[in-house]
Amino acid sequence: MLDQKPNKTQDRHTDLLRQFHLRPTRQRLALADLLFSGPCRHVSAEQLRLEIKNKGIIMSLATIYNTLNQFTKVGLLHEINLDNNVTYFDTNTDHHHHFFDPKTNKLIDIPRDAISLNALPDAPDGHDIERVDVIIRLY
Amino acid sequence: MLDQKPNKTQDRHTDLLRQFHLRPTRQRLALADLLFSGPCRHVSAEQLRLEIKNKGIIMSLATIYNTLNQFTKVGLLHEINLDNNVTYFDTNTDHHHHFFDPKTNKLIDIPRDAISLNALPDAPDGHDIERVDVIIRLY
DNA sequence: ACCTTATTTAAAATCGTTCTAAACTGCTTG
DNA sequence: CAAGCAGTTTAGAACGATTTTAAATAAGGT
Repeated sequence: MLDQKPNKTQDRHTDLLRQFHLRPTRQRLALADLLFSGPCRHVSAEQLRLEIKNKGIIMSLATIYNTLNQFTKVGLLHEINLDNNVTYFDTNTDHHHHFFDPKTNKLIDIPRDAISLNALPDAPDGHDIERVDVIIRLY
Repeated sequence: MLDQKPNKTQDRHTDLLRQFHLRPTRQRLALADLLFSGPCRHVSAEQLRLEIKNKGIIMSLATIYNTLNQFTKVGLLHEINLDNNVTYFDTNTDHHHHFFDPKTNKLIDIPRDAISLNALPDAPDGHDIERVDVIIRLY
């Protein structure tokens, strides 16, 4: 009598992965569960490795990296790099900004419209603006 | 009859290093020459290693890293991290912003007052704003 | 069930950077 | 201007994050 009824969240993630032409494997579903079930997150591969391990799931570190990179490529995640040369993955893929606390390496989302960026300089010749990232460093 | 007259630039760098309580060694002067003689730069340790090598100067890579970190600690340089997990050093230590071209990994300075950042959100409880970095990503 | 192909894996490799312990150099003092 | 000490440099090893490899495994269609 264990988990008789269909698991709604897991189904949702299965669909999500299929939408992006990624087979809903055990490993991808486990990561999707950690990443997309709750509120937005900013996590490193290492953090996820620990969470996976603590849940008793066996998964190679290479798979964690591969999967995060695949998720990023299809647009399910965004990469952020800070001053410790570790890649963080942001589950919030909307255009938005961040507070950054260098002491804890923690990021806090800032909604896009909480910062007014009206007068931007023109992009250099031959270029266009792809995106504007504002990082407010705290102390 | 080679370099008979005192080298003004080198003297300036010697003084600069002494001001920051760094002995003006051959290696530090060579790097100061590459970094502080011309216009502002954004360089990685690897780029400097090549420039040093091309000038025929013998210098250990460890020294390049050590020196860049020392220069950063005393405030002669600022570190910047982008999405390739390589540390860049910016000779412009004023508060300013950047264009970033991900194709070439090149940065272009934007003067601080070229971007208006009036309405910033309040820092989270227990924190203050140290600095605001704006990175305009190009394509 | 079978087959094909995508995916996962452990292990090795790579890359940027830091550490180590020994050699060396700049500076001060006698 | 020689001696000595602290600060600096060095080669090489070590490190941490990430990617690659080639072989094993698992998904999904037939």
